[in-house]
Formats: sequence, structure tokens, C-alpha cells
Amino acid sequence: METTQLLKGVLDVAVLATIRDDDGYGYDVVRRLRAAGIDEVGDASVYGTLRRLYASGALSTYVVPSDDGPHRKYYSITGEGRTQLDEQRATWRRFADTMTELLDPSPARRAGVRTIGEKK
Amino acid sequence: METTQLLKGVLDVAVLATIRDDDGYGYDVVRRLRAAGIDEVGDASVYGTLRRLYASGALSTYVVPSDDGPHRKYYSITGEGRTQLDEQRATWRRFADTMTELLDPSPARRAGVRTIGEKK
DNA sequence: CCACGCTACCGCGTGATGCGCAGTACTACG
DNA sequence: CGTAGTACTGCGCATCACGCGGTAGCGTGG
Repeated sequence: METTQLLKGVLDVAVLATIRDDDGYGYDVVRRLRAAGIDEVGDASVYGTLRRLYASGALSTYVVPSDDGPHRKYYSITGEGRTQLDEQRATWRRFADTMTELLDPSPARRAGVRTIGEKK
Repeated sequence: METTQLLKGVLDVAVLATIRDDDGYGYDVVRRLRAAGIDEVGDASVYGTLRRLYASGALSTYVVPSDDGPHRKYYSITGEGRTQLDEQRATWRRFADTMTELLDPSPARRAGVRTIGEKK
């Protein structure tokens, strides 16, 4: 994948956002992410991320047996997790803005950050 | 650094954008990136990226001796490099939009992608 | 009944990449 | 001469997404 490197550090917050409102199990989180536009995400990456987030205290988990298939390991976001989500969301926004501005410099900067012909 | 992972796959395009208009040498590219808001970038990362881009044909290079200090290895973007820059810029924009939408779902989606209470 | 296929999860090894650190070298300044 | 700033390089490490293979439950068709 060519966007594979872009996911670094972002999968965490993407997964948190995905289950922010509804608990989810791995296989389903993969589907949700793909539906959201992160098409190329590998399932192993998601399972790994869920485990990592669980280990860090951002998620809690419970297993639900299923009649039509294997059991499902649901993950639920914790208070810790919501805090992380908010922080990382803000971090992402700042970073994305910086990058976007660097890639497509807007000629008329908002809030007079610098005037047109500035040097340093 | 906490944004260290966010840089993955993005430093390439950031460096290309940095020297798109003016050739630059490593030490200076680091300063430009930091000035642009990518404060936490390590110098070794930039030097490595420049070398990688050069190896891939996106940059050409020439050495300029300097009176007041060590020599400077300038890098200049090639046609190849400009093509890469445009492609990766588009990739970034798509990715950033997807992520932003996932993190802060806009209640009124543009272009009626889905209506408010939709389920699946 | 067995082979498939889908759902669901896990572990292992790999590859890309950013980073810290150490080292080299040149200039200027006290 | 020692120190600081400029400028570049190489080495090893850590993070993290991914591919692949394996396990397992369930349903369907030959």
C-alpha cells in the first residue's frame, strides 16, 4: 500500500474514534474503518492496535459468544481512552493543518501570520 | 516525540515541498521545516530523507564550498521529484480529509454522502 | 460426510522509517 | 587552544503496519 506509512500513529486514534459511540469487535472495526475510507487497512493491524490500546488502558473488553459463528471480543472505550482520543484528535488537527499549509501555501494567510513577501 | 509517528511517510513530501521553489542543503531544510511548524523533526531524519529522495531520482545534488563553515550539499528537485510531489500531495489531501471526517464527523455532509440518521 | 467459505481471532517475522548519538570537519571567537 | 555553531554521515534502535499462516465455529452444497 502506498498509504501504509501514513497510517503510522493514526490507526490508534482512528480505532478510538470508530468505537467511541458503539462498542465493537475486531472484525467489525475493520469493516467500519474500510467503510469510512481507510480501505487498505490490514486486519492484523487493527487487531494489534486494539490489543495495544487495551494494554494501555484505553479500552476494556468482554467476550460475547455468538450463535452464528465464533465468539466476539468486544472492546469498549474507557475514560482514559476518551481523554486519549481528545488529545490525539487535537494533535492530528494541528499536524494536518501544518502539513496542508506546507503543501498548499495559502497566499492570503488567515490571521496575518505573516505578510506576503516576508523573509524571516 | 509524540508526533513522531505522524511524520511517517510524510517527511518525504514535506521535504520535497520545502525545496520545491529554492534549492536547499540539509541543515537549512531542517530549519525551514521547523519554521513551518514541524518543530520536532530530527536532523538525522531529514538528512536520511534527502539521501533517500536522491537515490530514488527525485533530487539532484551539487556541493558548494563555503567560506564561513563546512561545505554545503545542495539538493535540487527534478522533474521526477515534481511528479512525486504532486502525486503525494494529492494522496495526502485525500487521506487527511478521510481522517478529519472520521475524527470530527460533520453533521451536514457535503454532497449528500449519506443522510443524517443512516445506518448502513 | 466432507470440502468450502465466511466469520473471528492470534502470533510471527519483515520492512519502512524516524530518531538519538557519536563522530568528523571547518570557521570564528575569546 | 577550547568552545560553539555549522554541516554532514553512519550505526543501531524502536515503533508500527502488514502479509501469511494457523485455529476454530458455523452453514451450505455435492
